[in-house]
Parts: sequence; structure tokens; C-alpha cells
Amino acid sequence: MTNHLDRFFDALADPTCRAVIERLAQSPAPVSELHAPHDIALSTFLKHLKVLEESGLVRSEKKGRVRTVHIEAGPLKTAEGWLSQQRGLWEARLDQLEDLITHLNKTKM
Amino acid sequence: MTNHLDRFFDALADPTCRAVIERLAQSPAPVSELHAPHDIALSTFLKHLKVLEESGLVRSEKKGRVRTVHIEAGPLKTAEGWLSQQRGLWEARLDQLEDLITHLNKTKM
DNA sequence: AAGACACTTAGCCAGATGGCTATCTATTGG
DNA sequence: CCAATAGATAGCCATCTGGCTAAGTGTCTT
Repeated sequence: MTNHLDRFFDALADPTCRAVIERLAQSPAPVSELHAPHDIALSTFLKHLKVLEESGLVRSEKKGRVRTVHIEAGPLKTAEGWLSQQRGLWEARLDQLEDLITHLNKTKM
Repeated sequence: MTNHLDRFFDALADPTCRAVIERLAQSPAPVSELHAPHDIALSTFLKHLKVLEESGLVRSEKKGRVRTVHIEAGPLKTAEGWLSQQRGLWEARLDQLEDLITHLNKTKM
């Protein structure tokens, strides 16, 4: 089982891909519009899009000669969930430590 | 400006690094203990650790011959925040669409 | 003082990644 | 039906990545 998180985070690590996600968070858009603000060849841009789509963060349909791309909220939630969980564990532990120290101080007095 | 998110997500994209984070969410640990469960050379493992540390997701101090590594909650929160924001925008938009459709249906009847 | 331990550094290699140009296919507007 | 548009595909590079072995440094433990 190749973890999905691998591909999610891998896609998100690329600034171009993140910019696409940010744009798509506003509304779906055709490939050419997504490409416009990026100063790279279309073919290069398509590779990024492919990575995004294969990661599942994004989906697209072609109608006529236009391919329209839209965000997929589920995977974003998955990635967010993982982060939240790790941070939660760590912060809970810090709180425990703090409590322990407070307790020790009280006892000492 | 090289975005910090680049390095956060890049680190998190590697399963080895994610496993380290998961371990460190429980408690800080020395390098050798972090390395133990991974079936790769120590030198290779150290490269991953370096990526993690340069990303800021993790910090470490050396005392005697042991280097102890611990998680840094702030960056995790940053990454989580970015994801949450994008997802929020997208979901808000879906809700608006839904409302619009509901409204149109009502009007039609 | 010697050996074990816990890293650390250097250097090699194969494959993945991100960029390019050039060429191709399929739709659509006039 | 022709030209322009929108995207797809192929192939070439340079660099980055993740793996290895081998050898080095500094710190215990006995």
C-alpha cells in the first residue's frame, strides 16, 4: 500500500502546484487559464497538473477542446487531518509536562 | 522569497520523514532510536533528518555523543493552516452553489 | 588507554523531477 | 474548409534525491 499522503504532500511541496490549488479554491478553471500566470512552457505545466491529478487533489473533465479542472476537498481534509493529529499528540504531551512541573512546584512549597 | 511551505510539504512527502514525525509526536528521541525501525543505512537516514531539521519541523541538540530530536509544533500548524484555508474557500463556494440551486428550484415551482 | 558507541562526513551511483523545444490531434469560429 | 485555439505527446537535458560503502570524530565505559 503506497500511502496517499506521499502523493498529497509531494504535490503540495511544489509552489506551482500550490498556486494551482489556491486558484482552484476560488473556482474551477480551464487548463489555459491555470497556466497563464506561470512563466513556464505549457507542456511543463501539464506535468505539474498531472501530478496533482494523480495525487487525487484535483480532478478534471474535457469538453470539446477545453479541459476544466476542479479541486477535490476530500484529500485536502486527509492531509490536514494527519497534520492535526500529530500536532495534537505533541501539544497534549507538552501540556502534560507543564502540569507535571506545576504539580512538582506545588509539592515542593 | 522561498516559501517555507515548500520545505514543510517536501519533508512530509517522504514516508521516512513522516514516520519520524509520528514517532516524535509521542516524545523526543535520540537519533539512533529514531533510526532503529527503518531498514536503511544510518547515513541515509541522517539525510532525511537533515531535511526535516532544515524545514524547521524538527529541532535537535547534542549532549555528549547523543543528539536528541524533538518536534516543533509551529510549522505543523502553518502547514495545517494553509490546507484548512484552501479547503475552507472551496467548501464555502460549494455551499453557495448549493444554496443557489435550492433557490432556483424554489423559484421555478 | 582501548574499545565500543553514537553519530558525521565524503563520495559514488541510479532513477526521478522540472525545465525546454518540437510536433501532433482535435475542436471551433469565421 | 481553413486557421486559430486548446491541449497532448515525445524526447532531450541538468539537477536533485535517496540509496549505498567507507572512513573519521568525539564521548563514554571499563
